[in-house]
Amino acid sequence: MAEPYYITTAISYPNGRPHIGHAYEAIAADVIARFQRLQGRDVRFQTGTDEHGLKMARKAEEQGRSARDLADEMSGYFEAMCETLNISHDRFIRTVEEDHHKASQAIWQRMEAAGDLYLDRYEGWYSVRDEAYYDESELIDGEGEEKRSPQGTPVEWTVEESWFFRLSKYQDRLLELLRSPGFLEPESRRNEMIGFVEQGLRDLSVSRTSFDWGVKVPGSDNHVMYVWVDALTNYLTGLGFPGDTPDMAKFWPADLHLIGKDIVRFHTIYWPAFLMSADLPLPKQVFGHGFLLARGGEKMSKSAGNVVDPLELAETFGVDTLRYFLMREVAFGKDGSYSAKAIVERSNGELGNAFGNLAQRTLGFIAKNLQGSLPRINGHSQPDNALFEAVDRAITTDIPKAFEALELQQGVETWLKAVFACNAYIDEQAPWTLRKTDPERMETVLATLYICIAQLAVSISPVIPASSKAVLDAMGVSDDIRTIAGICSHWYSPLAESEFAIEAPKPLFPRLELPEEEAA
RNA sequence: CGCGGGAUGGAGCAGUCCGGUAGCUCGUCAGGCUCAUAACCUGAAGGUCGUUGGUUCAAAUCCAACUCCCGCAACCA
Repeated sequence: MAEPYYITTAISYPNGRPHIGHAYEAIAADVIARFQRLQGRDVRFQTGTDEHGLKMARKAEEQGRSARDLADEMSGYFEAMCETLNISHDRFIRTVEEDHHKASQAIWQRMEAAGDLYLDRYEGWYSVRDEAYYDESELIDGEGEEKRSPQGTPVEWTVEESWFFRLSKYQDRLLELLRSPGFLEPESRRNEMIGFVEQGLRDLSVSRTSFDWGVKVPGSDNHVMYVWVDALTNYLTGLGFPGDTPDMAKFWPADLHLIGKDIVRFHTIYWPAFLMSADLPLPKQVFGHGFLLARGGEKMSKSAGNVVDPLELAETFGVDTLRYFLMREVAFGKDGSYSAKAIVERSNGELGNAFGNLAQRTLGFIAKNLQGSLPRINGHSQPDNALFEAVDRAITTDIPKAFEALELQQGVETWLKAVFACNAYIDEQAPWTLRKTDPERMETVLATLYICIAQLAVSISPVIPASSKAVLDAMGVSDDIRTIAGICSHWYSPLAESEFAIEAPKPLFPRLELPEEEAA
């Protein structure tokens, strides 16, 4: 039985169009999901949109239409982004969906049954933008007499009846959880959260009466749930909760919630506490990735004019190029930066010159000099075996180890080293010389490269799925051996003896030019 | 004492948790090759790892203090 693996992204709040950060998270999660499938795991991958809350309600009101109508439109952009970026999710969940409301109400009822919910009045400074209440002591001075939230957003004195969750009750268990290695990565986030809990936890207001765009609280029809109660529950909804479904049994608890560093608190304190209360198993790991900054470390912002639409980037440079760049350039877990120049350089240098050109020169040589029939192996010599060993170590040991540890950048770097090794090998063996002096040896060299290229293509397929598929299709490598185990099996000789003939290939990653407005 | 991130050869970054010849990509220089996407390969130059002090046989890595830069104006992951 294949080992199950459940990975989720955070669900996006669609009060704006998707930006590069959403694309980054979706791509990273997709790379991990595809990697796990390659390892032979049975993967479940969920992403989606979180559509409730006051901000969405207000925005819809401003535009003179229903919240649902706005949500439908905005969520569509996110779903389209996933489509464009070749994200392989099993479900795109929307919190407006019927089954999600049921799941949220079910977890609510379980928390209530545990005695962790109580009705009280809430008075305090509320920030609509942050969707959070702040203590008087947390406020900072704004202009004039005005008070502002620690984030600098406007706050209003608000009094409302609210349900509360006994977060304080779980303080000790949460501390224990946060201190257990591996639950929250990277470590820098862990210390922040431990510090937060150590300061003492207050009970959490978990319902609102001031608007109705949300999930109704069971038995209190004038209340809707605090968006985070509803949003976090999406991870269960997608598995059929509260039903006793095969997916729940198989995939819960989740192996990994991949989220941005700004929402670590919700995922490593609130969410585990809700689950403890509802007596459900806790996710195995939460990973808070970093943010993408415009070149120079500036945060992207409309006012600075450096906001980038991920779909535009994908269109300009290609989906696989964008995916590769993001995984290769940024240390996963840290902030990173991007620029058109950096994307072009990575693509041309590593995808084009190193890997694409390796495939091109090898496959083109076979097409031209062997009329496309695959070269025969006439006994391997030491350099062949050395290359096989190097590539094998990379794809079966080093790369999986890095990806498993979510060291995506190192994984890709290791792959690139193996590509370099192939280019060094072809230069040393010089099949263009062997063509005249030792045709048999030439065939062996080409066959060695053929096998290595296929292995490298499979290995990097989580990052550049479409391009990998294109090479493997061109090489006649059948779908069923496009896993690590499969591509390490003895598939070459049968293929070489079959009718298959390779055609002169087209460049995989055509050379990119820097867009003119970026050239300066 | 608001919070957080950062400072490593020309550029961009790993490495810092678990001290022990400082690594990668690009760029530069010199060779080689000519199958290939003006691509590929080899070699070289280039860093007292922000500063000062401490711990240690040994510090980019641990400790203390300091300096400078950047984000916390929601399009927010």
